[in-house]
Amino acid sequence: MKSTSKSNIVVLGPTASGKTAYAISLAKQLNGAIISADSRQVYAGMNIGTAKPQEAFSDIPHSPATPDIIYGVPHYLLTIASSNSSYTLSDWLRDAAIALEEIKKSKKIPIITGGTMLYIDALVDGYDVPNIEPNPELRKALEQQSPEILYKKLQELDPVACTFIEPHNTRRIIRALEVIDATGEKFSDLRRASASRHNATRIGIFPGWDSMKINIESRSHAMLRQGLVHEAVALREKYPASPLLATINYKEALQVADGVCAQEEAAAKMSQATLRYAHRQMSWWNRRSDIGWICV
RNA sequence: CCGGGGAUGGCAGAUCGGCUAUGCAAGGGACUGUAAAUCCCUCAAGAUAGGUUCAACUCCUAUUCCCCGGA
Repeated sequence: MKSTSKSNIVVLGPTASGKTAYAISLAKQLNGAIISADSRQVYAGMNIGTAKPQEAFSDIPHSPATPDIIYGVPHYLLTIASSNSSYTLSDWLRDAAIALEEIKKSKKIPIITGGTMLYIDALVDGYDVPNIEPNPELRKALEQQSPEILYKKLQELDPVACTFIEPHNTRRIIRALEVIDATGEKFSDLRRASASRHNATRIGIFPGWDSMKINIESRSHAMLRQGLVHEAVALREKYPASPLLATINYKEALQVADGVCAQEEAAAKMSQATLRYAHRQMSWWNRRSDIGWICV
């Protein structure tokens, strides 16, 4: 081993902060390869609305072992899932491991870049996430019940889980019940950390709220100009029931398609929703003291 | 001009003579399993001027503005 540092590099930051451009320039300097940690850019057919780099636009998913080459830098985990599948954290962790392996083989330095907070932490801090497939029938049945009843049920089956799941957060309660149902084990027992913790240098990109707002607004308009409405409609035609249709930008674009609101109004709504999302992202990272923030 | 209806937080929109919902937005927060998801907390109103009343956003009068119908 001639490499002394095993530290991974993470470039994180809110959407539209300019982190991708930063990561690319960093990769060029260091002979790096990028692993995208983005829960929406993984999907084929979701291109314009996810602000995916154009080079990775496609309606057909490819292997997680195959990078897209963007400005000469390999990017892994873009456009690797079909938009009718439910691609979750555990899928992403599996694919990230594949990508890391490929990068190691190519003797490049991995740079993990993205805005999906949970994905980054799960990978870097080594969360152990068993792959338990969603059970649509069980979910449907549980969704009929009131939050109170669901919470009570969880309290009976796994009281410890109730300490970290809020009483009205039915989505998380249902997921916990689903995992208990599938494994016969307590949800709270399954969330132990795995041994595969990575060291990482975390670089945070944040240009300040004023430029964030400007970036986001011009990006919203640009997306509509590039044909976001068309893309959203195509996605809906293919998968009318997909939860992905509720994704920021797609939701608003579909309203334009349905004549519920005009383009201009949709652009404003998109910007608003995106800005809110950026706030949530920052709120997640605010509690960490190990991020070196830089303003670009 | 006449008749009728209305004016509630940044927006939408209920209710009520004594405590004014709720949704969205805004601000803050949680988050190890759908995460661009989901959840929690906070802020914030009654066109204007009088009057009735122990008490008025709610009742009465006038003014201003808006909507509908008729000339």
